[in-house]
Amino acid sequence: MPELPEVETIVRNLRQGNPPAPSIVKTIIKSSTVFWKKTIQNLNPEEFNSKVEKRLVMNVLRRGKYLHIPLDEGHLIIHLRMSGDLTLIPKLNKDGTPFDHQKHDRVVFLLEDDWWLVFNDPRKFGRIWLVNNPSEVFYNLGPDPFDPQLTPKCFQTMLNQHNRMIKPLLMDQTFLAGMGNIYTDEALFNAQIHPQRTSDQIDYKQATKLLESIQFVLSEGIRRNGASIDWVYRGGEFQNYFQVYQRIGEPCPRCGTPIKRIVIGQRGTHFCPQCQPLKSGGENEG
DNA sequence: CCTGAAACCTGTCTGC
DNA sequence: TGCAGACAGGTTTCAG
Repeated sequence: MPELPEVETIVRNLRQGNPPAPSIVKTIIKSSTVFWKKTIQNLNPEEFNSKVEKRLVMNVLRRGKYLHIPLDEGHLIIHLRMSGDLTLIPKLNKDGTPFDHQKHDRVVFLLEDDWWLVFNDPRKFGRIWLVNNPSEVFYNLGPDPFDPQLTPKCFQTMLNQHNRMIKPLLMDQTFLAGMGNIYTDEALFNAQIHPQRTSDQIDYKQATKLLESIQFVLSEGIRRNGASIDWVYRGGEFQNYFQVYQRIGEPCPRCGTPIKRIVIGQRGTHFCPQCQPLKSGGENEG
């Protein structure tokens, strides 16, 4: 589930509260339980539990696709990877019985106001760190797509410094932090750039359009509370506004040509072969 | 430096 | 119905 807009949605809900769930800011973590050891990336579960116990949540932030929860001592950092989710569940069910943890709950935190902060993750790819300095996890990340320092000229220079296919480059978190498979396909469609175009041939005009498209699709994703697809539904609506992602064979919203799917870097890739030419001006193969 | 494949995992869907 | 295979919002590591 998690690209930048989905993580941003979760972060906002936890920081501001999402009625009836409260904000977790200024709440004390009473205890934690680890059901899947490997979810904790940098400590063993005993160390993790003892360091988290009685800590005060100071804020809920995002860096790229990471959730960043500063505590009064240390920083909790969470990456949801493919199937992770972070939700608040009341300690008691409506009938007064205690909430039972679910099959895919990997780590749970009991908060002082009797809510569970639950990290649920069917595929077990998600990871949690407890570190003294967030840079221990973030040191390698590229800029945020909304960073005001990231000007079109700067973006073009970054692109031209590499000789790579544009799609995998945009998804490289050391290049740009936050883009995933869905929003990359959508942004490249919006900018009318073929996903296999090489980054060193992107000119200023295209770089400008691409950066605008990235910011546009991410903003739209956030505005719709992210995308909810497959069996994990979290209230997001952006899946109803996809232009190309998972629309194989459907007419391109711009020109009507059937949307095509190819595989790039082991990822399904969706684009319009007419609007996103590989060579300038022409029809092209995938 | 760049690309592709495999690994880490579970669940769903499709086709035979 | 059963079963094999493809596929899924991500990242890391390794081979060529």
